[in-house]
Order: sequence, then C-alpha cells, then structure tokens
Amino acid sequence: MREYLTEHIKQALHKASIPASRAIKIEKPSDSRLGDFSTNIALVLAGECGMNPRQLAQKITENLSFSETTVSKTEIAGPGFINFYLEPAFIMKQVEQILTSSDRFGRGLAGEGKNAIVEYVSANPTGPLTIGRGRGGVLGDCIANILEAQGYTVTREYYFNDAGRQMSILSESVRLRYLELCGIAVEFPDTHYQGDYIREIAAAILEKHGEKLIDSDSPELFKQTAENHIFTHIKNTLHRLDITHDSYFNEHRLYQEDESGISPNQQVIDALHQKGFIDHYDGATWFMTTRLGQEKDKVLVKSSGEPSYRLPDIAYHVTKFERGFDEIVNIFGADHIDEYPDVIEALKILGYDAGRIRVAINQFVTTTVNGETVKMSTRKGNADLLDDLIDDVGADATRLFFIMRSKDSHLNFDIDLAKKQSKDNPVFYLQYAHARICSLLRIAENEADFSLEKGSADAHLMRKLTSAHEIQLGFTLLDYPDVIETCARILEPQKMVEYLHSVAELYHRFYQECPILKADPDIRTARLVLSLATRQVLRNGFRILGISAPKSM
RNA sequence: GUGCCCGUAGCUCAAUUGGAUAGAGCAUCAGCCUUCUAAGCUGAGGGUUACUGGUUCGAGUCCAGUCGGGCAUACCA
Repeated sequence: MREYLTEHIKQALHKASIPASRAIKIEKPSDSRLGDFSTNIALVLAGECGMNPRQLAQKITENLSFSETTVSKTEIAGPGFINFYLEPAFIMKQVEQILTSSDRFGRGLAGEGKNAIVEYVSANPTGPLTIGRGRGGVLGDCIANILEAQGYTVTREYYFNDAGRQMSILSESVRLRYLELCGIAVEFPDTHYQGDYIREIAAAILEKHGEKLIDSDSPELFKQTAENHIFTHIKNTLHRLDITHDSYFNEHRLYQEDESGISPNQQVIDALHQKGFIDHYDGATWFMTTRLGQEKDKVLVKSSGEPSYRLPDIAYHVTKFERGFDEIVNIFGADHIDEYPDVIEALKILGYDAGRIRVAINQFVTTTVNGETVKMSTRKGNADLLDDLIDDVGADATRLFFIMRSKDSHLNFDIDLAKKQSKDNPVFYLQYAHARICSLLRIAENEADFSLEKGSADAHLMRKLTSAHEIQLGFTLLDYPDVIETCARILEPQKMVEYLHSVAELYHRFYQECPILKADPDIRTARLVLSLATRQVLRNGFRILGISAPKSM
C-alpha cells in the first residue's frame, strides 16, 4: 500500500513539474483521525520550490488521482501534511495475504544471499550464567532471529577463553575446595571464586578420583573438570531459554600458528607494524592509538610476553571478515563499551570495511528484591543466577522481561513482580490473545463447520467487514513486515514486543465488541478469518521473540 | 578529570530515529460476565519531557552548557 501511494505521489509531482529531489516517506500518523497514511513531502520540498508547504501540498493533491476502490479521501492538514484515507475493502484485501504467506508472512529480502554472524553470551567458563548475562543472551538470540527473518543466513557464535588468569584462579579455587573436602585445613582467599558450584565440582572430583590428588601439583585435571562441568551447565541454562549456538570459537586458536606458520595474533601485530601503528616501550608492545587522537596507547602484548585481551579481539574479528561474513553483529554488555572502538580502528587500519560491524550494547540489569537493589558479582558468588530466575518465572517471562525494555536503558528486574505469575506479567497478555483465538477456532471447527482450508478459501469475505475495530486490527496486522525491518535496522527486538502488544490489545477489543460465532454466516466466517490472520501474526512474532504460543491457558 | 549510556505520569517504561493533541502497563477511582476464555473490555484522574539556551516549517528526539544517576577509564577478560 505504501508503494501504491508512493507511486501515485511520484506521478503527481511529475505532472506538476516538481522535481522529486527527496525520497518520498509514507508514515502512519500517530492519531488515526489524521488518516491511514500521510506524507510530509510538501514540507520537505517547500524550501527548494520556494513555496509555502500548504500551497505546495495543494498543488500536489490537485494532481493526485486514485481509484475509488483504494483511497477514499485525500486532505491537507497541519503545516502541510497530506493525509490519505483508505477504503476498508482495500485494506482487508491486503490482509488476505497474511493467510497465503502464513509462516513466511513478514519475511524480508534485505539479507537475501548474505551471511551474518551474531556473537553473543561469550561468557568464559568460570561460573554459572548470571541474570545480567541472560539479557545479552536473549537480546542476541532475538537479533539473530530477526536477521534470519530478513533473509540472512545467520551463524550464532560463542567466543570464549579457557586460558588466562581467571581460569587459573578457577582451577585453584576447585583444588582448595577439594583439599577441604579431604579434611585438610586451607585458607581460601577472597580473590577466589566463592560460589557453591565450586564445592560441587570438587565433590565430583573427589568421588571420581578419591583422595589421590591431594599431593598433585598439576592444575590441569582441576581445570579441565571445572571447565567441562561449567560449560555443560551454561549450555543447559541457555537451552532452557531456547538459546543455542552454531559455533564455539576458542580464543586459544588465535595463539596457534595457522597454515602460514604465524599465529593470527602475530599476523595482526605484523600488519599494524607495517602501517606504522606499533610501538615498543616499557617492555610491552603497544597499539599507537595516540595517533588516532586518543590519550594513551593500548597494550597489545604485555611485558610478560602474553597478549592482552585486545590483541586476540582484533585477530578474532579479522577471522570474521576472512570467513566471509557480510554483516558482523556483536552483542556486548555495557562493561565492554571501551573495547570495541579500538577493535574497529584496528580493522580499519588493516583495510577491512568496518561499516559491516554493528555493535549492540545492552545496559546493565539491576535486580530488585523486596524493594532492595542487589549488586552482583560473579566472584563473590552472590550474583542472581539465571537458572534461579527461570525456575521462578519460567522461560517465556524471562525472555520477554529482558527485551521488553530498550537495550539502551537500564533494566530493573523486579524479582517479586516477575514471580507473581499473575496478570501483572506482560507475557500473559500476549499469550492470552493467542489462546483465546485458538479456543474460538476450536469451537468454530466443532460446532460451526469451520475449517482452516475453508477459511482460507473464504478470505475474500473479510472485505465485508466494516467496523472500525475490524479495520484497525487488520490494518495493524499489515505493519508486521515493517516492524521486523525496523527491528533489524536498529537491532532492537523491543519494538516487536511493543507491536505485538498493540495487536493483542486490538484483538481483545475486537473480540469484546464484535460477536463472532453468533454473527451471520458470512460475517462469522469473515471474523474467524480475521482471527486466523491475527493468530498468524502473533505466532510469527512469538517465534522471533522465542516465546511459546499456548493453545489454551 | 575524560569517554559512552540514561533522566518522560506516584512506579516500570514507550513515543514510527526530526512530525501533528507525548502514550501503555502497574497502582487509584467508576462501570461491563444467564451470551465465543473477565489472564479481558470501557471510562476518569494523573505531565513545565531534569534545567538553560540554540538549530528550523516543526524538538522528548539534533547541538552547546548546567545538574543528577549508571558504566568504563588495567601490562584483568
């Protein structure tokens, strides 16, 4: 319909000899009394034409001609908006498409033939996932779904490091707990991992190996056992939220020589050196970010000879380019905010198209329990665990809570509210609409000789629907493809939540105001078909968000 | 100090990325079930969009400054 209007406006501009120097934008006014669609083209072009906007709008509308079956009225309003009022039958004719497209309704072509990589979670295996990590996980998973719906071939990747200092502390923490279990008095430092899971791993080791490891000075077994144990745990937690990765990228690979005989890390240093961005002082190797206007250089290789995290990060992103991804999406928590600009600068210097990289940063989650804000720390083991949250509120609510707020805003997760399992929980409102439709269709099939096949065949009957509730619902269903497109453009699934809420709201209102099963046969069928189309949109949207679509509640 | 994010109804958050009279949920108050799921619907009250300037046809949105909150400013990842 937008294309239809755009095309006619173009023709009108041409007829009026007005150069169409700017793109024609068709918007939906916030208030439906201002038309079904509107354009600000007269406001935008007024300056160039040397006319006042309302005059220009007048000139454009004089040259517009629509068929009576499509646009019923065109008017000029406010400072020079042109508002269009559509014929209900024209709208409902489009709604029929939803049934034909079914699961594919809303799919876009923007990513057709392109590969995208979405990196998310990427927690190192040092402990169970916390609520804070959960937000990034759900956000990343939804963004991956959205890109898939736009036609991209998506790889979901988890980047992790199982070497380094944190892992040493982990294995030492397990060893000390093991010694404790063997009855040996040890001093457990504050700097070590305090969580109960450390004891559980230690107990598992004791059970399998007995006390024969007491004198072992090799941390390897402790580390391996801890890593396997924790990684399994992390994957299980993610699985409960229906999050799975296609690929796990071990940072260690970047330290090892590849076919060329040089490690990816070293290749980055060599390449940056060639461009004149490497310096050596204080025993370390530095990325000369001062040349880019920053206050300090950044360490790439520490004086100990080990790379800092920045170097493998750059090398890792080089592999994303070398692996041929057209779109590179990273999901980070706010604490990593300082990290990626350096990576991007380095990639630019190395000649990669950094425009392909998009970073979605989610702000922190604070949890409120009994009105008190809880600070979280993985190390101290007092963090709120994602698993506990899922136990409390279920996977659907967990997912929805994480994405129902803009990722740029701090998320205040009120545990008490989420635990309520009542209508306060917004996930019920959406799912209830779906369950209601399912229930209605069940009755219709049993008692009213209605079937999905027959419904699709009779979809044209929807054009008989004329009440404002019905038209508004149908018209809103047609927004779905645009909503996905918007979500993909700004990497923000929250828009989908908001949209589905409005669909559910309009359906509930329609259901309240328009009797369905008791209506005359044609109208009854038409309303059932409209319900069917609504259910399809809800289902498609739920799939993007990763929440279930219950048939009854 | 510097960089990034945030500041909107009593509370939690939206606002089609610069559009028209700033909207939802919760909470409060008043209505709607002998009728397809009341986990629903209808209505009411509630706002100087932190503050001050600026940019333009038009600003919650962009720019500058001020105030307040969060995160980051490691040879930790």
